[in-house]
Amino acid sequence: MGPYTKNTTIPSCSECIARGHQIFKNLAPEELEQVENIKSCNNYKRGATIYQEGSRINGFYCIHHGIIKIFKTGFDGKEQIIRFAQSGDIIGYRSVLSKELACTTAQVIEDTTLCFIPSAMLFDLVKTNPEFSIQLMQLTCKELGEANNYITDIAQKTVRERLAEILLLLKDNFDLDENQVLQIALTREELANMVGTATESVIRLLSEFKSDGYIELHGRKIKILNLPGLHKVANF
Amino acid sequence: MGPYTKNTTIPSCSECIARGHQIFKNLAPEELEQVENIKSCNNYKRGATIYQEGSRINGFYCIHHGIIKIFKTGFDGKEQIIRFAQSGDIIGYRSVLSKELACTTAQVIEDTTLCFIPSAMLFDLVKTNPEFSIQLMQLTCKELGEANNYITDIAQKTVRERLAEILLLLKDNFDLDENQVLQIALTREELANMVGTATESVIRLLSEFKSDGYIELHGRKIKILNLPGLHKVANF
DNA sequence: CGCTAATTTGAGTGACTTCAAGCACAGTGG
DNA sequence: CCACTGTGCTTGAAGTCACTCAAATTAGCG
Repeated sequence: MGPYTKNTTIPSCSECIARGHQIFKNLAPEELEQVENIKSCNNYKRGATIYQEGSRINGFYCIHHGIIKIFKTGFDGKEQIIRFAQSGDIIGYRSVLSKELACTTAQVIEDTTLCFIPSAMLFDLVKTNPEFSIQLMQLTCKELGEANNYITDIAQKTVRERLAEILLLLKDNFDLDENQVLQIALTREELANMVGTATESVIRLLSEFKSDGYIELHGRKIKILNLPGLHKVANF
Repeated sequence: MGPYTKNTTIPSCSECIARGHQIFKNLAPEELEQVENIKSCNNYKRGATIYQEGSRINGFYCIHHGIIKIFKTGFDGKEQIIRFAQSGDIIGYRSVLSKELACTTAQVIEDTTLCFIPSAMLFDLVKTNPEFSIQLMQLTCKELGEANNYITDIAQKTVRERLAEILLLLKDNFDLDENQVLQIALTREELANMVGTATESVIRLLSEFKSDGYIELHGRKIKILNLPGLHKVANF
């Protein structure tokens, strides 16, 4: 199967076990069926761009499987990663709701299957299902709270503290395998774009963490050895 | 009238000309009357705290008149100002919607009159008025978009650029008087807590901007002399 | 009361330190 | 072989500390 091919077997929402699926889990069966009927579904390979900053998008995406990074591009072309999204998360809904152009770019980190749901469906659901509205608001509010935390961290913490914190955050969102290895593989540059620093700084600090016995490095795989230690470094 | 006194003349929502009042402007007359009946109203002096990070709030506030700063407190006690709110803005609704503890503190910058509306009313409106829901979501999404911009700026721009940008941002939100003077007076420390830097750095940079002819300083009043110049410094 | 004296608060400066960015270059591995 | 990783070195931006000065508040006291 080539890249970007239309998915031949469209995953069914009702059987989609993507963890959480916070947003759709309280829909009535007939509402879910509506979503099923109107949605489309595609596969994307690492590096593929789902939507780009400044473009108009006429719907939002629900991640069936995979990992996506959401980032803004700074004035000098440097990426600032805002968040990662994975199985069960929705992306692009901010632009739909606010009817603005996308203010971020979404790009695939790990091969992904996405369902696309047109704007009209979202507004329909908001208008007819107050429970759905509230859940959507709570999602937005959660993101807003996280963004506020992030602002405070970047403004006040050192790069060292922030890197430790990001590692912990990644651990919480993507878990560790049985060997304590982070289940998301990022390049040093992606880590840097998340922390808001230079790639070299990340490299140096990672090997510092390694020699301090907090982590172990095997290429892009990061094994966490000393969780409390990292917590301390991060000032949590 | 002493400080913090209960307001004897509760301002009427229907006659409240607070600019925008984005959230309430599309309510039906009977809905507005419900809000009127259930709300309470208080006056606060500069320095008064409306609600504190970590506290539970059982309603949200609508600013009838005044200016409020919303900030988080970093691990070493340093404030990080997230945003300012003024006449017509609502604050505290994030915690209400997400049913979490307040993640920020709200403090009065300029003497303020606030209306307090209990949580239940907010949820009632969301459940019965889809138009209101959508507007509330759009407000949250707008804030989220601004937060994302802010993250990128703090992570990538220099203190100098950020200070210039903040001045422009304040100009857009609070306007200038007929003499081009910013209509919000902040201490150097508050500016620093907004930019995410040390007070001394703000002082130094402000006098740099002054000697470069961009601004004029008269205590806390800042007069803007060269708007395009500031835009250039801010990399806009 | 009313008028200094004392204290506090914010603005501003200078000297010093440090963190982290930038550049150049050398491995390395898919 | 090219993108990614890693290292050494240099430089600069910005934080910290220590202090002065002015204005504003509060206290003290005849």
